[in-house]
Amino acid sequence: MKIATWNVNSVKARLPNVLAWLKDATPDVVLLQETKTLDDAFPRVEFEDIGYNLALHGQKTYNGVAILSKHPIDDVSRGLPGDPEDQEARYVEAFTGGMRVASVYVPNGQEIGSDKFAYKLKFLGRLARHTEALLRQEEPMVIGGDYNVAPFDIDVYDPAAWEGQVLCHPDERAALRRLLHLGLTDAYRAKHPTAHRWSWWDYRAGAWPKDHGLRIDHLLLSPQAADRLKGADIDRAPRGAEKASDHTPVWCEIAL
DNA sequence: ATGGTCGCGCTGCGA
Repeated sequence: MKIATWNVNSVKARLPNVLAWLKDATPDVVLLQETKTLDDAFPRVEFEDIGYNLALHGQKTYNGVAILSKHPIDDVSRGLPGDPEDQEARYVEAFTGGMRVASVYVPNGQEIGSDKFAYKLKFLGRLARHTEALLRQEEPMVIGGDYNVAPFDIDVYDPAAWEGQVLCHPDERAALRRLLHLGLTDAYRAKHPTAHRWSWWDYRAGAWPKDHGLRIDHLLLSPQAADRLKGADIDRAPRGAEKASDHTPVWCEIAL
């Protein structure tokens, strides 16, 4: 099972890029974030034509997450438990191909001390509580997505410049670690313990040509998935394409 | 350099 996560920054604007990558990389399951479209307007047929089933949780203009799978998709649930007031489409979960999978788009947080940063920390706390419940099922599981947190300085091109900034702040790193400490494995880091590789490069200031990136997109595995982890990598090629997303796909291979 | 560039959708917001 090859499982990928990709923040596409609008599935409609990115459709040719995403279809080209799927044909090339042939993942079994793809977790998308920032689809930025209502489910009715999602380009379903284009994905179904190349063999993917879909589970969508969309929203107009902002956010939006999706699961694509070459296997039948069952048991879909939309929205992260823990806050009935939360209307943002940032979490979808399902069972497919013998695994539990979830696509998550953690809030960016915008600015330290802002309401949005508080929402980010609360969201990560809710994700940890929900993950705790999921882990009790003792299934192979992948919770993948744009976590908007670079876990350690090794995940940042210039740690000194980013110290204390959003995506690197100690409070959000601690919140991400509380999630990891439940027993999840960061698939890319497990396979590349010392690599300095990024999954996101800002559109601004020539970050991509200068390789000024951060690793903020992660595939987090339950023990039952981690025990079967065969490989993981970041595919940088899509970031260099015409009309690229500011994120690039991260994938892992699990031998079920 | 206190900016830069995208996407959405029509004005500025979110990232």
